[in-house]
Amino acid sequence: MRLSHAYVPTRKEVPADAVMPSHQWMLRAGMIRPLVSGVYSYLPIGWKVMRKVMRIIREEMDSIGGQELQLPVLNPVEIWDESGRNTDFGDEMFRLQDRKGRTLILAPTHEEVICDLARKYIQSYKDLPQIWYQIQTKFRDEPRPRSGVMRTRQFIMKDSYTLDVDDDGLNAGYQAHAGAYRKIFTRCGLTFHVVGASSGLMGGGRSQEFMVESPYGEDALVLCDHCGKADNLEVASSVPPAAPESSGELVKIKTPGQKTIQEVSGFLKKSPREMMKSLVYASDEPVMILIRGDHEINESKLIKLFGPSVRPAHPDEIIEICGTEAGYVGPIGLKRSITIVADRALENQQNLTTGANEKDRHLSGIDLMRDCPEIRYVDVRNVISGDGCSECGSPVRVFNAVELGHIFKLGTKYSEAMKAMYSDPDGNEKPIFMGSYGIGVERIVAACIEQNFRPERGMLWNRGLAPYLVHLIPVNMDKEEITRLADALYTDLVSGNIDTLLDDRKGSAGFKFKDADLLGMPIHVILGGKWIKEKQIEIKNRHTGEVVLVNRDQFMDTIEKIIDSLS
RNA sequence: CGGGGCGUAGCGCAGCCCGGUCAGCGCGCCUGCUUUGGGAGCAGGAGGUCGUGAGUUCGAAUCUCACCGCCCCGACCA
Repeated sequence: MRLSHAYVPTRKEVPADAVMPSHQWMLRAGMIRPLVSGVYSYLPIGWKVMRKVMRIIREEMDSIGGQELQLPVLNPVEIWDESGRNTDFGDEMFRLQDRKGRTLILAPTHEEVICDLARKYIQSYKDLPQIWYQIQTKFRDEPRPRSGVMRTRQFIMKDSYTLDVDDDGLNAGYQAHAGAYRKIFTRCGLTFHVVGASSGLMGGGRSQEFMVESPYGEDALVLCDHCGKADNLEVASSVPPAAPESSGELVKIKTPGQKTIQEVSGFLKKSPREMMKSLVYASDEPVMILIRGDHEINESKLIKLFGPSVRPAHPDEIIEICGTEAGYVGPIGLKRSITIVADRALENQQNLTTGANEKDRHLSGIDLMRDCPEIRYVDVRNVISGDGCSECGSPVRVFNAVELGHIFKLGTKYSEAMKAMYSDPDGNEKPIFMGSYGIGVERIVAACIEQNFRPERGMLWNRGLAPYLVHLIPVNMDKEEITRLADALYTDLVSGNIDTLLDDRKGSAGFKFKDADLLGMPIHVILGGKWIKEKQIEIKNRHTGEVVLVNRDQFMDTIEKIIDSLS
């Protein structure tokens, strides 16, 4: 591509609305432009990178026997009613009416369409297994789009679906995808983690996420650097830390106006870990949850224990049960007896302080085993950094991460709901076993930038994703010997099938260098004084920083060698 | 949906508190000349319903109200 005729609107200034580095760089490099909140146009450079990502995905999906197809974005709402997900997705689904008043939806994902195809065209075990995939635009009316291209309302996703006769088949398809995903993310040059996850809205059994570490990530991961065990914080558990040895007498103390853990611990000059949070929740029955003062409750675990309708109790419910307002409640001296569960980290804990169920009073010296012998110990809290790994006991690390891919064993959830059945060799009708496997394409692009940008300068693409491998920079466009050389090298590179960008614009050297750094191609070729004086071409490998000077006749060989050396 | 911030030229911003030469700056853009190894110099020039609508006022970018949009935190979520 010749830059003089290209639409690559680079900017010197940092865009005001962009916070995340990848978002800033993508805007500055002219890869994307926003249209409305959570919707972007992909400009030529940005789209080129997207296509490179999609190419890698296609190659790896094809290599495990995936067949690409293209599915409708516009779906009749009826199939979503069949699966129950019209309700589950709720406001997150874009809905519209056609001219006859029929409700259609913009597909947020495609399990329903796949299931519909399967039930119509898969009849026998002989038709299975199948791996179908698609790379398409999907729509979700996110309550809050954010972080540039990381969370949008319109996005491109690779989704694949496995259809199998049984659980063994499903496992095989799942493992094949796990392998393909590792290859995909590796080829994209990413450092990533594979973690156990919660399947959420997708339903079904176990799932795994492919995550990249990022302070802007919306998920938290728990990783054990020693044994490698990695889980999403939603499902992670840990070995409770050892309880300190200090018993005490049960004493009621005055704590006027002190309600939060922070306030009470400050007031009593105790550390939050000597405190106990007493929280009242309600599902069918009210329940009190006890956790250590410095711990946080994990809603996913709560839901697992008490069902999806579990919620924090309302203030009047708390008063009815405890006799006082939140902030002074505790397990001892309740007005009405309710189920109490305590987090495992509190097992054998002594000398704890929590509310006394009396306004402006707390109770200290609590020994749960002594004072509340009937309570059950469960895992309801978030793991925190330093907890013991549930596998090997080494301290774990908790950090933020972005989800790039998620693989699910759906089982028969959709096939049973939508009657996608096949006949087995004995003529029995059985539900198809499904798996679903997604990858966010623009998230890969953003994650690569996050992991590889050079502060103050710009991006640096690896071989797999670089929109162009070589960036030709003729420094002086006034000198005919330079322009002639630039044209010749450009022709050589392009006819050698090497993606090349030629900066044939009039402009100062500094201007071109800054733009080239911003755009981040792995190889820069500089044509300037060294050619005029010594007939030398300057080639820079931006990954190693190495600069070589070559003659015209060594040029292509050198370029090809450098390309081969790129990862 | 709760909390916060912002909306003035293509981009980044000042002006707003204290209404009245406040329609301004830098970058970019156009023309010409000079430049060309790290976002060049000089000279000239184009470009804005000050988010929208009502209101207060002799007079509103500036004060009031409503609405819209964008961003951030939270809730929620692949």
